[in-house]
Amino acid sequence: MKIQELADKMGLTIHTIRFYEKEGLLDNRHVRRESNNYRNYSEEAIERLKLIKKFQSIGCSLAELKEALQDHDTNSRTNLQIIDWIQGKKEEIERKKQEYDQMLDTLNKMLEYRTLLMNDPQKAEEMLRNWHTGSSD
Amino acid sequence: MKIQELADKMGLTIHTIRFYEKEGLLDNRHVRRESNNYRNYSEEAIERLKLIKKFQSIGCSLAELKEALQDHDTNSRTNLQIIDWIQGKKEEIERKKQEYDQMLDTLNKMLEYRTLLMNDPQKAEEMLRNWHTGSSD
DNA sequence: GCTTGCCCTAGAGTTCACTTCATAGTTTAT
DNA sequence: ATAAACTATGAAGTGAACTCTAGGGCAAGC
Repeated sequence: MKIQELADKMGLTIHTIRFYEKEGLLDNRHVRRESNNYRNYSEEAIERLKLIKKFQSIGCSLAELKEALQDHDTNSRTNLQIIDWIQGKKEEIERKKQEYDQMLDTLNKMLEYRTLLMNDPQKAEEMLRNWHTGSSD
Repeated sequence: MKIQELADKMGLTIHTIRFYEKEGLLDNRHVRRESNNYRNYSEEAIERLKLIKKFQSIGCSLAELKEALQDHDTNSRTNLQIIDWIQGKKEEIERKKQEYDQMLDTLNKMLEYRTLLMNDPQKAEEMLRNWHTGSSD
């Protein structure tokens, strides 16, 4: 299979696929060269790219991905280590979610204030005063 | 107040402050030049940086920030427009949270599978088969 | 008057995950 | 035979928000 065909199948551009190869995410199980130097992809390449997409979908950077794929290839991690890794990832994402929650808190307070400002400017003033005591701005 | 003092007060680096100025986030209400060309910051600069931080804390890019600050300076938006904007921001953040939720879903499934693999490999096999039907990988 | 430690500028470097470009060889269709 | 469409390479560009460097000018203490 040539590069454009693979790209179409996977919903990627040929540039991205070559980029992944350069980054060491694909090896000779996935790509070989024809006599004219064109890349020829095996079926395994499809599985590989699916795996790459899966790792990306759980928030992995390409650097992490590379490591994970190497471990995957060499079977070099125990189930327990993998479980640990998953839990670490989960915590990482929980933290990011919490950051967003804080943003939402702030936005909700702003919204409350602005709404009050339309309906009852006096109470809005009060709210502003209470808000000032104990936080920034 | 000189730049290092302001940086210390605000928990920023002098580079960041100069960068903000270059980006048009600070103007002559906040910085003036001394005879030796050193920047001299007013108290308003502190408020300005606090405001910048607040906008950042609710997930604004510097580009958005710039716009928001201009509106803030010129008082050019009605309360209703601001409420709309806040709601838009909220939706944006909710969407990002949902992406993280999807990641967590996937991670939880992986975790479940890996845990089962330790305790009951046969059931884990089953799970894998069921998982395959209806999704990728 | 010398060192240390601020301050200035313009511009380059960083990270990430691509994307685009310039240039050139190969294959396919007409 | 020639044009269109594909392939290859290495290198540069993108965007966001800084961060750092080089090369220089002031300032304060001894």
